[in-house]
Amino acid sequence: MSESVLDTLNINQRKAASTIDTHVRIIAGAGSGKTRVLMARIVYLVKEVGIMPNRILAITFTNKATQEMKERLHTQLKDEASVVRISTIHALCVRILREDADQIGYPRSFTILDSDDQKQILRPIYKKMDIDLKQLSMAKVLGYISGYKSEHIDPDMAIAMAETDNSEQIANIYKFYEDARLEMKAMDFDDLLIEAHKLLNHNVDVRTKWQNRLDYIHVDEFQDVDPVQYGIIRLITGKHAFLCVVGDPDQTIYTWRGASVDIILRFNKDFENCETVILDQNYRSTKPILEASNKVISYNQDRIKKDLYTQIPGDDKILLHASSEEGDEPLFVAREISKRHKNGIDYKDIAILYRSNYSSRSFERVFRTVGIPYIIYGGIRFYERQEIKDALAYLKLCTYPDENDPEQFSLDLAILRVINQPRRGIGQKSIDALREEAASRHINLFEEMRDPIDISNAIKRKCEGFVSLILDLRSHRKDYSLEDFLDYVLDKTGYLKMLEDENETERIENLKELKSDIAQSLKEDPDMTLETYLQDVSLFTDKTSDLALNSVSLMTVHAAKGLEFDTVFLVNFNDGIFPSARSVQEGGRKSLEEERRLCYVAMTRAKRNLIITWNTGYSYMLDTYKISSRFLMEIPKEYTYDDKPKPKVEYTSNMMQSSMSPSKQTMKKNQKFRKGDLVDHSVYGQGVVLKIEGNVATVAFSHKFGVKKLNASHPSLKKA
DNA sequence: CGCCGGACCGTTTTT
DNA sequence: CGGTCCGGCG
Repeated sequence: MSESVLDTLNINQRKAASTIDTHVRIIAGAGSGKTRVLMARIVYLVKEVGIMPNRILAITFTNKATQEMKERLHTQLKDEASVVRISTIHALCVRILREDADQIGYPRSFTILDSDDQKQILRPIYKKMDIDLKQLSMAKVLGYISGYKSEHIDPDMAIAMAETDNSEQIANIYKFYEDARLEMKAMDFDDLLIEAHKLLNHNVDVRTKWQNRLDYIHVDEFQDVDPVQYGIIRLITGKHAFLCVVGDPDQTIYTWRGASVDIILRFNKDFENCETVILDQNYRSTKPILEASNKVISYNQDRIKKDLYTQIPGDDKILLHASSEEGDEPLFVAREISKRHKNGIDYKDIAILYRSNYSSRSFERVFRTVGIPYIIYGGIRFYERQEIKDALAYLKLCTYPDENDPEQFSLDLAILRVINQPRRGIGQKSIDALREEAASRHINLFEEMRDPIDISNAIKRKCEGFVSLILDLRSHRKDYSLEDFLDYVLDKTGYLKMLEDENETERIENLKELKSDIAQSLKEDPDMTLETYLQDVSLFTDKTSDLALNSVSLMTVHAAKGLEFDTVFLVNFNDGIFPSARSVQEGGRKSLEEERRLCYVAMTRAKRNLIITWNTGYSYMLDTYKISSRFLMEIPKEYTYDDKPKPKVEYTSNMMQSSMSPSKQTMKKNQKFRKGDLVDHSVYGQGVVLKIEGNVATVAFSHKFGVKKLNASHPSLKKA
């Protein structure tokens, strides 16, 4: 018998990879080699079973995972690898819809709305209903809308269900949003799933077509699948394909957006013909890291017990470090990185993980000044950058209309983006007026601008200028190759000049990057047109041109899912940040357990070295001094060490100033007040801080007492 | 209309 | 602290 890809697998892994006559559920603990198994399975199917690669589908969780799987598969399957269908569930839905969206009333070239577009749609209704943005942010409303959609609540139901004025208002905004969206024949991210599901569910031909295309379907990160996604997966699996799902209930970190662990737990009920394989040997981490992680996750009550084991040698304990100031934490991390780099660790094998995106800032700044190369994942991604979206909007205005979408209302979004970018003297006021008039005439904005009626002459002239600019661009499109046309557009519109005048070199660089991306895409798919290129870019927010082969990676724990690094710094490990204050307050045990799973994911990313840091500086948002995460106490001391002895930071439930040790309170007190603060004194009553000099606070009290100089750290003085 | 300065506000996580 | 938004002014 010749060599098999299965030879390198352990018994359970082999069973998981080679069971191909039933459905398979793989419960795969962190670092148990699930990606390897998935890969081996696909290679096995193609090479040793003779399945056509295009009849295999693998659904991944992120674009990054897609990319990585494609690359890894390519090393083993060469050209056949590119035929295997690998994509995120969203991208799969787009494929399904691009073929047959006309069956459910959309043009096949329908527009995908990103959050900027969604906010543009909301603007008029905010104006009309006179809603204060501060009172009700658009992000919040969009969150509600997304929630309604995933629960199959349509706007009328939402209105009928509303019990408070507030929820009625949101429901009305929802209705407006849906009307506007449908007029544009566009879909947001939620719609992609919902509409694809609808299409597959109601249209037998489409469903059968997809079922006939696929023999083996794989779903990675199955613990984070939500009911709509599951519905889609079931529909395309149909009667004859085999489904193989891989997941780890302990790594469920997306219940906040509808993921349900029950789906993986009940899988064998839905698919009776199912084999379950458990992978519990960890091949990633050393013992201290793995045992500590096991211990932390064991605090979750809502869980099926599962302990991973490892045979990897190495006994470096987890390094803990508390900084007293927020700014010291990145400095400590930078020093540690330099030290480790000198000892032979590549930058690319080091990751900085944090709970929320904003944490990246301070690290970024320090790394830049110290000269540590880094790359930030998430945050503002390539296609989400202003300049990129502006450029794409201009290009969108040059596309040929789809015959199924004669009104082209979706062009409005592009116009709104760039109409005054660079400045053309058409400000928000004029825009609102134009939008209103266009809406009442039921024409799109471009048509409106060609022939405005009840609009001042000055604005009419400016509109004319914009319209003729666009018409000029359109007429020259045929004179250039796609990538050169971008240059022409950036030049003609004055966009490039604007950036040059503002000295925005980085943005200009990004636009060059966009040009090379267009060229690259064209090389990969010579049939690509401007139309097809623009259609799906909003799906691929993170461009995966990782020139960053030798950089430290900075990312959220969510983004780190599925990845591993030799050395992991888990930073800003403060209570209120990780776990986030919100989940502690409002979520009860369930969301605290999700935070703990998140912590488990973070810890298990590390192969050999795990460093956990936090700081006890002042937090402007929590309005108090920070303390270490409550999860820190769940890590047994035998697996950790401090780099130098520190006063112990204790966790108490209310996290308030009073919970700190007295010595610490005194030490920090003088920093507690700032100029302008409102204070309360036990004798003088209320006052305002005029000045802080060291430990002396100059405070103005009411008439009776006047201005006093006080010991700022004296307990009689408190913040009001 | 657009610019600037000051007030104010706030931070989960992703496709 | 840093980013955003609003309101006054040119």
